[in-house]
Amino acid sequence: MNILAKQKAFPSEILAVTFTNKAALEMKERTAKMLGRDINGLWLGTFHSIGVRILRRHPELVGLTSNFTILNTDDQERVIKQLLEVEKIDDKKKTAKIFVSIINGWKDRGLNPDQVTDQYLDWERSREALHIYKLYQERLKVLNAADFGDLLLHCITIFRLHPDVLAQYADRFKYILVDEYQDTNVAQYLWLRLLAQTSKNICCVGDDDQSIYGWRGAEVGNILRFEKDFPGAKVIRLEQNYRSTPSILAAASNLISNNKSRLGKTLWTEQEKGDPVFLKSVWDGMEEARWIGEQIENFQRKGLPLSEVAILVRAGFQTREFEEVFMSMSIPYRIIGGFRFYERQEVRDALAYLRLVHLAKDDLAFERIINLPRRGIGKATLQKMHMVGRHEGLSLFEVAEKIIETDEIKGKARTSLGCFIGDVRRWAGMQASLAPEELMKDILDESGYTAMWKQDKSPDADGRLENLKELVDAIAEFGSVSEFLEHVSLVMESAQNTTEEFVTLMTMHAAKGLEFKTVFLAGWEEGIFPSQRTLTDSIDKELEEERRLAYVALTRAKENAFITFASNRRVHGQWQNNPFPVYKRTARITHLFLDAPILNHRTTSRAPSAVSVSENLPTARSTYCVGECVFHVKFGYGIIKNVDSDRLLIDFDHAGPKKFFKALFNGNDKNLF
DNA sequence: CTATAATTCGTTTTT
DNA sequence: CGAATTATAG
Repeated sequence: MNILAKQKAFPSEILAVTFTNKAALEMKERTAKMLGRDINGLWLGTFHSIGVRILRRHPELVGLTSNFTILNTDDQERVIKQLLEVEKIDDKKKTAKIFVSIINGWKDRGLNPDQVTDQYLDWERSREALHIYKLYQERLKVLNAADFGDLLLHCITIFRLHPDVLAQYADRFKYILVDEYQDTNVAQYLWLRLLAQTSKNICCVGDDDQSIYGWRGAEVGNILRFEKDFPGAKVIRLEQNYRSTPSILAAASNLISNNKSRLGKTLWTEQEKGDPVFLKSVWDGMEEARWIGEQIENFQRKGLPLSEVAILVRAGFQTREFEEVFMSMSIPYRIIGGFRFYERQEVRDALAYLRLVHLAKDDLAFERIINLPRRGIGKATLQKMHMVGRHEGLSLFEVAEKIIETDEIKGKARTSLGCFIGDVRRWAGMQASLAPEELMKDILDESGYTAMWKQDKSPDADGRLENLKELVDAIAEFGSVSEFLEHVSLVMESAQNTTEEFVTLMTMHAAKGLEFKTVFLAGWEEGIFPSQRTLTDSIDKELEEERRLAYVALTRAKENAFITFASNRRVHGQWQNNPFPVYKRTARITHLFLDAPILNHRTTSRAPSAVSVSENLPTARSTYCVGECVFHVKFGYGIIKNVDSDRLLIDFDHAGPKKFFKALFNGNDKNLF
């Protein structure tokens, strides 16, 4: 913004990228407001939206045409599933999902199929996956489609193979600005580096301690290496915090200081000290929810608006107990996350109809709705059509047009397929003369889709009909169907602003970037948070990410933070108990909390005092032998397979191999039992 | 092809 | 424990 204000560059010479649409929108609004003048020509958007913008200008360089469609995860999975079927790879359970995530992982690393070298192929079925990756990319070309990963990967490919095209952009963008740099993946990093190579003016904003998306490809390394990657770059540490009290900052700083991979910074604030972070031990999840509910009522009585209160959990399922309790206590709440609007089944179905009408060749859309509502066209018919389609290079819709002229398909399937084709053609004809929202409404009514949900007597049918209405309203904001579809493929959230007073319930991940006066951090016992997997089969890297998550969560609080943990919790329907004072164990072993004095702790009468029980915590043994048989409360009997300086590898009879921190391992000699 | 029974399996999420 | 997917019978 300063660049513009001082007129160092024209808006068109600046590229500003964010991760989310929300962030992009905010930035746009703030820039416009501060400058109060035209910012047309400024390239500001998400990585993906900028990627599309570039890609739509040179699609032929990667074998697409400019009207290529953008696939979502759903479509991706469907394509892969079909490939697996053709390749006769067993598609039981979740193979398709796994392959999708492998392929996306490679794309996140900026790897085209031919760039996946042996170092990425140490996994058992990785060669199979690579084979599918190749086929998948070919298939996408035929479908004239790109998935999210491609939006960046194709750009990189183009930049590398066509220096003239790269120069067009690299020369143009004199300044590049990146928000939340710690969340960039390798592909995004390469993309940025290519674009910044001429101007060498790149400004990245980020906090290495807030990198919590490593599991989906983000590389903390990018920000840690920034100075090396962009020699001569100036690093400015923003250490003054304007959000939280010193108490909260101290707890957070202390906690994060245990991480090894970080640049390191010293946060400070001018605020008053504030209340200490409050630690609360409870008997079980119900008590946790009730206690938090009571605290919220107290704060409410003191005049704190509910919109300033949030409950943050590690995983989505934890919100359940809160919902039950809050409902009975009449505390209004809202849950952030969960299903996004455009991810809902009914919305996706409706969109598939629209896509098919808009572009009859959209096989993925065709398949999704051909039997919705039921038309008597099932797997067998579809398979037949696929055969023909593949053989003659036709889209499913074209095959359908042909096949009803023959006797390939008989009876109900044939007549209803004929009707369906007629309907789609008719709707396509209406496109030109009807407003897009009218078209959508007519399609839904005439296809029988609306009727299908009206007949459905399940409790959520009403909600689904509501969502369809909302969708129709959303379309009304756009001038044409194609405009709307482009928007939908890049924006998953539908705009909704509630002004009413609600307590916010969400995951810690979803809370990043937000702030509340009072924050409750629930379920901080091992196995829940830090989550089981980061404690067993994982490495320091993941545990450090877990700690960063704790840091993010804690620093959402402006004035008060409460951490709770339960001795007993029902996980997967089974009662699990944490007989030892978990935070204490956590403190000692994973160093989540080292600075006990700034923490205040209380226990309830029902639960044994966390502190007193901690005295009985069996000291971890220091020597373990390979081949020794041990017993673990959760996993049962197992044999020690490997011992190193701080880790144990144990192969459990039933649970399979697991890694443990030696000091953390809560097992005993078999003899003791 | 569809309705029902049986089974499996449980983080985090944006575009 | 419960959703979500898969096998089986109608």
